Amino acid sequence: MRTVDPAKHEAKRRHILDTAAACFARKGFDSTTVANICEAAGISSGSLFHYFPSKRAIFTAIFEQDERDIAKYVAETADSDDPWGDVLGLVDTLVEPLADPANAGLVMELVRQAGRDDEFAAMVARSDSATREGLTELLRRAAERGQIDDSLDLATAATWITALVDGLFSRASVDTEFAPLDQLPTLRLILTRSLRAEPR
Amino acid sequence: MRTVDPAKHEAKRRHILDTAAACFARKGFDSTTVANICEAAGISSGSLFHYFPSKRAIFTAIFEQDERDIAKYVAETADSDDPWGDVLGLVDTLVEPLADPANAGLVMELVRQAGRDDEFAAMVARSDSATREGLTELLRRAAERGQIDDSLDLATAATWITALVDGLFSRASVDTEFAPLDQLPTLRLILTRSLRAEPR
DNA sequence: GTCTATATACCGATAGAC
DNA sequence: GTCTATCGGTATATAGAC
Repeated sequence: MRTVDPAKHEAKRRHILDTAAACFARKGFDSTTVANICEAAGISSGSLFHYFPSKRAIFTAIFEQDERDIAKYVAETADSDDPWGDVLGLVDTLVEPLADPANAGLVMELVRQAGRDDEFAAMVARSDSATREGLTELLRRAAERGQIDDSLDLATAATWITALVDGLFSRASVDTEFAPLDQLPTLRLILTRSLRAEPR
Repeated sequence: MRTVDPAKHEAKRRHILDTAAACFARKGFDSTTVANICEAAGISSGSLFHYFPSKRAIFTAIFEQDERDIAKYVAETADSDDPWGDVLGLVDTLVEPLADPANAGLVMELVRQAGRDDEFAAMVARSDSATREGLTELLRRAAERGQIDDSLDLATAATWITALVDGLFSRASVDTEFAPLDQLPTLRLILTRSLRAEPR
């Protein structure tokens, strides 16, 4: 018989994470103070540090929370008869977070922190290479079926797909007029014309 | 007869800017302290604040310094008989700063700061719309000559060109293995296949 | 113009009552 | 588990001697 309710604990933890994510997206990691998060979440700093050991730990937990299982997607589509469609499907998944405009700023903040912090960099590198490897595998299947221009290097193609997605996040964070999800058809067009065999 | 040497003053100012740019690229704007810049530049804080009124002013001055005159490029190429080549030339110019790896981090830092600071955002917005308008004009000329797929919206195409460049900066800042300038031929290939009339 | 010294404020994290 | 109170450290910017 336990004295604490794990579900309640988890719910509060999640509440702190969601609140902190909004703060980090708006003000950045460095300029967001623990006091900011506490005020926004309606708790005291003593309480916050009961759930997380440090401000850094909050930031990393935000992204651990939604680290996608690219490998799972790749495995699920192993028997697909349209690998090219699966490539586009994975791109859709990667772009999905942009449905919430705040996520563009949050991801850009992660990118920036990764550029100057080894721990954050390792987290990004792990997620990033998983994405590129997954894309490369899907591209390989598509190439086997003759759906891909065979003069292309698949790893390079995968990297450029992620660069395009990165560009979408960057633009969304810089230009508030930019509606990233409206650009999905154009993104697919670029990918198709650049990568497919006999694309037109 | 002046008692101060303007050239010397300017040289020192530039020295502070260069030193600060390196610090901002490595540690970000928020985590770089004025003391950091002073130590790296070999001066005291009293001296630094003689040249710049605030830390913010140093950051903005870095980018005012190299704000490109896109309009000038567009004007100079007005009589060109290969507008499509001019588009690729402008892209080369935009990517050029990546020759120094530190610039990727610096530009990403600006993007992030712009997402949460009105003054920085205005600076980025001005430079960004100038770039897109310049690209749109070059694309219009290329379209007039039948070099562009005429089913495309030119402003959208210009935005995607900047998104591709943004993606290159983002990747360069995230992945230290990534050699952005080696990717220029691939970038040109993507642009050509996506935008040109009868590209293959 | 450059320095040292410091004002003033705020930060992340902890201690300990309840 | 949550709070209040606060510690030790550090930030930007200024003051004033030289």
